[in-house]
Amino acid sequence: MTTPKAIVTRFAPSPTGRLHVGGARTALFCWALARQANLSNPGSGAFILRIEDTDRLRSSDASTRRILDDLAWLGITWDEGPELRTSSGFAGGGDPRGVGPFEQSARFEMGEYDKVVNTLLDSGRAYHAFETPEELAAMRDAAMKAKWQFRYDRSALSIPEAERRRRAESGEPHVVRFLMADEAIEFDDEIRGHVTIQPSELDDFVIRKADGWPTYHLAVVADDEAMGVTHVIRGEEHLANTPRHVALQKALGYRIPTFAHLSLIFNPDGSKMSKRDRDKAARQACESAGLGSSPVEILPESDFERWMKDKRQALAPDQLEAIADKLDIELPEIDVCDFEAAGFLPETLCNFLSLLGWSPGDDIEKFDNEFLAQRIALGRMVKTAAKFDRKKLLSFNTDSITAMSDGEFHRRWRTWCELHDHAVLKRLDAGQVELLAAALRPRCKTLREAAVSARFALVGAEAIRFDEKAVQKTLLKDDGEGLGVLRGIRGRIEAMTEFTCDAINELVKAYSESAGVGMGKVAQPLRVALTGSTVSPPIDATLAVLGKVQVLTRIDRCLKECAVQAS
RNA sequence: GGCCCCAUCGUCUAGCCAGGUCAGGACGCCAGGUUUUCAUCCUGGAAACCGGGGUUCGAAUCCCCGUGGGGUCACCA
Repeated sequence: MTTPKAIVTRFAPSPTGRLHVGGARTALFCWALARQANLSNPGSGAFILRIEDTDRLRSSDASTRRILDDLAWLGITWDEGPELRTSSGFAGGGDPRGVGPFEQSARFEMGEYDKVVNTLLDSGRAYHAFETPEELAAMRDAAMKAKWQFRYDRSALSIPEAERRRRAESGEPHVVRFLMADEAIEFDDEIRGHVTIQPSELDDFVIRKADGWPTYHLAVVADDEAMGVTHVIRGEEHLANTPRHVALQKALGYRIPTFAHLSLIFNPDGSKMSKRDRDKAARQACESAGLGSSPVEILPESDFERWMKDKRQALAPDQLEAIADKLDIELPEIDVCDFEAAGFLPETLCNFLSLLGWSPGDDIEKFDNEFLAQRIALGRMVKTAAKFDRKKLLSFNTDSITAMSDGEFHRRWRTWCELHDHAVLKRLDAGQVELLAAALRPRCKTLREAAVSARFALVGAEAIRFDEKAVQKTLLKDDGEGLGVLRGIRGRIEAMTEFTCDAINELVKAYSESAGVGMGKVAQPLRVALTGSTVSPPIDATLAVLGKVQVLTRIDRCLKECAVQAS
């Protein structure tokens, strides 16, 4: 063991799903606080990642791995915890102080939690209880009907201790409950201040389940002690649990860590951000589209019906994506991976998340994680819940992309396309992708948007569908003025020897000057001819990425289509 | 419902702790302008101290009450 650390924080997700943005923010703040200690005194801080998998039904290794990946993507490195090395050079985890293991299931196998439970049992601060979940539920119901506050009535204590032990040891199903002392629990929260809970509010909660596994409360307290955690930073939903933890810590003679409960993150409408929101959005889209049957193959008819009727039903992520694609809607982003898939940059998400519940106080809003580490202070945390404003996030992302070099954007966009949009890399060669990246970067808000804007270049000429309004406005209007431009410039394009952006730009400029019209009068007809719509990257890049042959083919096809339409 | 937490522009927030500012910034919105489409960008504008009592010469700031919002009441975490 090395010398004790001044600041030891931990992020302790339960591996039952993906990393939620709220969890990401907690992890970020925990990381920043440990990092800050290391900045002023190297080696004095540690950020631990711990996997709380005591729920045997819902936990999975796949989920653990995905949470690790999501943290890695955000650039949040952990000093101690499960090891992770990724191809992009990310490295986190390890156990330099020898305080592991970092999965509660592993610590359970070592019998560590039983040791703690036994200590409590032996000191008379815990006892075996034999009520079944059904019996407890019935008691709870009865209390509810009588408008009573339910508290476990300690009826197990009426059984003599020796008999309790004997029954438990003989294998009779039982739980272990913590014997709450009859005294108020007080603790200081760095964000909320001093909190006092009266003994009448706490009952003898379960610390070991019938399956022998510790409950969250016991595991947290045992682990935090074993790992030397000094600062417990977590969401406000845990505030009500804290008195239980403090009571346990006092009974066990453990140090009481510093607590800091972060305010919650909400949807714009004030509801809690939840995975269900994605189902809700998809369901609403199906309803407003008047769908009577499943719109996608991967969702069986019977499942669709049940899902539409029952608001509690949730579809698989790929089923939701398919529906969203089909109905052309955007699903709300909830988990970190949703934002990644939507084309947001990790540093932007971190920046934005930092601002939910914290600010440096001097009107600085754009900063990186290092700045956060330098400036973070628990005393500056905001107490009020924050609503998640996607518009502001989008604005931040746009600014990040705008400020990025073409080279950096190109690299990041390629990486994103490899994961989410294979067509871009399959249909275009390296030079075309680089050219498009440079053209798209100044005008896209997300990596995904760049991929969408690139679609015109991913299909053959025959697949171009001409937008009727666009054709009317830029080609047919004023006796086919636009068509005239197309016919006029076609020959000049064909005669080009060098098909670069510069050369194309020169040509368009020269043509518009010679015709005595603005650039728009030339560029727009070309746009519509080449892409079918009035929107595309700058006209030089639009032509350059398609190549001369494709450009001529598309112009010819457009001319033909319009001739058919006119006759 | 009990208990606990919270309350500044539509949103994120600064200011509060150590009362005196035209209550500041950002996103969004509105109006102009730049631009070969789109997206940017530039200029300007509207926009807040939840209500009521106190304390004080003076309250966004300190205290109390009310109202509103949230969290939590599991052999989930």
